Amino acid sequence: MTAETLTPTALFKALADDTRVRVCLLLTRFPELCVCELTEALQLSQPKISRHLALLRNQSLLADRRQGQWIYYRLHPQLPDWARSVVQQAIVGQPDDLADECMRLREMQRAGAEPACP
Amino acid sequence: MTAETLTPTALFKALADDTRVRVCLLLTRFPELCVCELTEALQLSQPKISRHLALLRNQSLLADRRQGQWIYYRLHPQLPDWARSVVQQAIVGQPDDLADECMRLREMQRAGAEPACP
DNA sequence: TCGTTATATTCGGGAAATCGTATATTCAAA
DNA sequence: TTTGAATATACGATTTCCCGAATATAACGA
Repeated sequence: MTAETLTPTALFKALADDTRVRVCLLLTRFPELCVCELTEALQLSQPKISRHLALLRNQSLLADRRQGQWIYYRLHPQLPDWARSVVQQAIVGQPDDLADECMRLREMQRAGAEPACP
Repeated sequence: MTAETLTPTALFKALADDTRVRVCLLLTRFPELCVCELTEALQLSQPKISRHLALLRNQSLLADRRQGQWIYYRLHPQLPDWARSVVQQAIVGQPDDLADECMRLREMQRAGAEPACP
């Protein structure tokens, strides 16, 4: 599915899961994140994260790029404005504000001058 | 569930169905609609509409009021601003713009000087 | 009170989503 | 070329979702 054919219902189905919502919200705060960062930030198993990422990628909510052994995910550059706005509004309603997840990401970046993911 | 505890994931789950999306979008165009109007506008069975309305009401997306034998639904007055904004954005992404549904509603209103639902 | 209209709910089946576990793939470094 | 790290996928089980059909409830009018 291309981003042009994204319907509201399809977007809402893609976001009808707490893991996928948190992934998308984190990607509004951080321009891109690799799978191991998301796994650590959300404290979830790697297959579970990968499966949800695959769904978001297939629905054209996310785009990915490979750099070496790491695969970085970002909000899809061609995501329609109305869809991007929906994700933005969700930040307002997120009660915990992803505080724990953001803290873990900052700690990963501090851990060693050499970042784990380039 | 009260509107205050509505999380983004809960909202997206409530909207992860085409019937429910169309109901909510129609209720941004028309301040309130009764069940028979929604049944006719969306061309769906009455139990199907009622079930989806019950879900939206339980999630505090909609409020209802009884007037005689009719029950009118509207977007919940205490719906948080961010959630109302999500619904508004969905209008932009709706490809058919609910043209057929709106036409059927207008035709219902024309059918007889006495409106079926007061 | 009785029938009719509007709406809600129950029940059971089938489809779809989610998960944990195990395994496959891809790349880089030795 | 082998090994290990990062990521993806396949499989089977469980749960959740959605539906049609039938039935229940509530209000109105005769």
